[in-house]
Amino acid sequence: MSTQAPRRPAARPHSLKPHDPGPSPDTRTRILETAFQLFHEQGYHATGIATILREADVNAGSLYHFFSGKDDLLLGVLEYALALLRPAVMDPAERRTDDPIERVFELLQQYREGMHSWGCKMGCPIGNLALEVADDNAAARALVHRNFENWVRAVRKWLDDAGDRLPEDTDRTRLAGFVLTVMEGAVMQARAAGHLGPFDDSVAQLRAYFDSLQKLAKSQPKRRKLK
Amino acid sequence: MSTQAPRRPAARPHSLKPHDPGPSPDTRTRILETAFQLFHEQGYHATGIATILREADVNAGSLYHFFSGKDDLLLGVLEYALALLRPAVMDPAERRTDDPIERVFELLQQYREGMHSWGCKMGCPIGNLALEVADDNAAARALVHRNFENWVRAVRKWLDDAGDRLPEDTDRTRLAGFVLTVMEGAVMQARAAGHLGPFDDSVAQLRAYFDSLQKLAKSQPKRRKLK
DNA sequence: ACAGGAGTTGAGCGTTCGTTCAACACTACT
DNA sequence: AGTAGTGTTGAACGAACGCTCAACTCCTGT
Repeated sequence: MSTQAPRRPAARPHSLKPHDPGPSPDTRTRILETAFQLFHEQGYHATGIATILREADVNAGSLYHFFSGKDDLLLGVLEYALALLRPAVMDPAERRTDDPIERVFELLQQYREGMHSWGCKMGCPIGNLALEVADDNAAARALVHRNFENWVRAVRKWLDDAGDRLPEDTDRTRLAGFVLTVMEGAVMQARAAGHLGPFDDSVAQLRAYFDSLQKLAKSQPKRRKLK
Repeated sequence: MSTQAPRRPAARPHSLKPHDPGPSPDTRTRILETAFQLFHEQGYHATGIATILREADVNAGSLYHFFSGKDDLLLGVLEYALALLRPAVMDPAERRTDDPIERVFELLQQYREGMHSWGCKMGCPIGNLALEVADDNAAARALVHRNFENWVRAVRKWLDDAGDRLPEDTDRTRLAGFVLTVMEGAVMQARAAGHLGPFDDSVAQLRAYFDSLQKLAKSQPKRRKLK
């Protein structure tokens, strides 16, 4: 997954200051980018602070100037991921097609390409942290949850756009959650297998499920809105 | 809890004993049980050797007598889990019902109960390790894969038993893999959410998919049994 | 009786971990 | 020039890490 460096004014959720420090090669952002990537590649516990410092070309004191500790850095990374979700994940999928249902599968295709280009190591960065960190860090768990919520919300929006192509009584939020379920489970299996076969298989099953739903929607007597 | 002696390749002839040693499991098994549990609770990297030694009431030298290092212990744990899969996971699900398709959902129900009793922390022990360790440890990745394979094989057997209740052209291995996908993804989301809602939702979606398959099977012209 | 192997003991090794801190650099505003 | 605030430097710390090993107990075969 290409991490396009956002040289933007860097919205800072941590210490909200009255006036911004200005747009520059931001140390804090560089730390977040590096930590995000390393957590994704190696996991949270397996990544040492020293590695982050070396890769980001930053001294220890600078890191601890912005973050109170490794736990706090993790929270920063999860907030960073939250901000990145729309521009780096959802927008590209939307650019690929206008068909709302196809957007779901283009999104999955995007994850597939990400896995492929990394040789089937590294899955979803959030999913990895979800399983590693959710246990003992309540704040991190909550942020992982918010990442998932935003993901699901974006997919549900697409499902809403599909209108009557899905059965009227479809719970689109739950269906969107199911898409996330399938994506995460598929990525996990592909990593374990070392190839994309299980991923493709799972996506094909999800496609079959969507087909059955669309078929069902067609066969249903179309009810007019009676507002 | 019934404890079965795990068999490693290169089994020593000494292991064939006429009378069993004592009241508690042997040291090696005690280490494996403890490590398995701790890896499940805290993750691999977050679990220190010292903790395993304390919990298992074992000295460092004993651990390194049986395992060449932490990595090797992980392999032992994954083999231990492999041996435990049938008696501790699949057999109980089979005991719950004779209906082959319901067995799939009883299996999921079993995982649900496991999560519930642990307060939604801790998901699938194998899935956790899959995401944490798959990157850099090829042998561990292969063993995780074998665990998944066995899981899928058992579920596929049930799907085979379902006979013509599923469409004739159903790829039952891939469908069984999809069940694993959904289970792992559902567990992950439940952990992130902190409650079982997402798990139940995903299982309900999977149920709907199975219903659509069974409906499709019924509508298909019945095929004459060969052989 | 005795040799030898399997298994155990636990102090302690070197390394790496996350973290600290006093000193310093660079503005921006007085 | 002085001062305060923000950010940077990097050596050093104690704790925890994975791991070693010489000495030991216990059991078994001869």
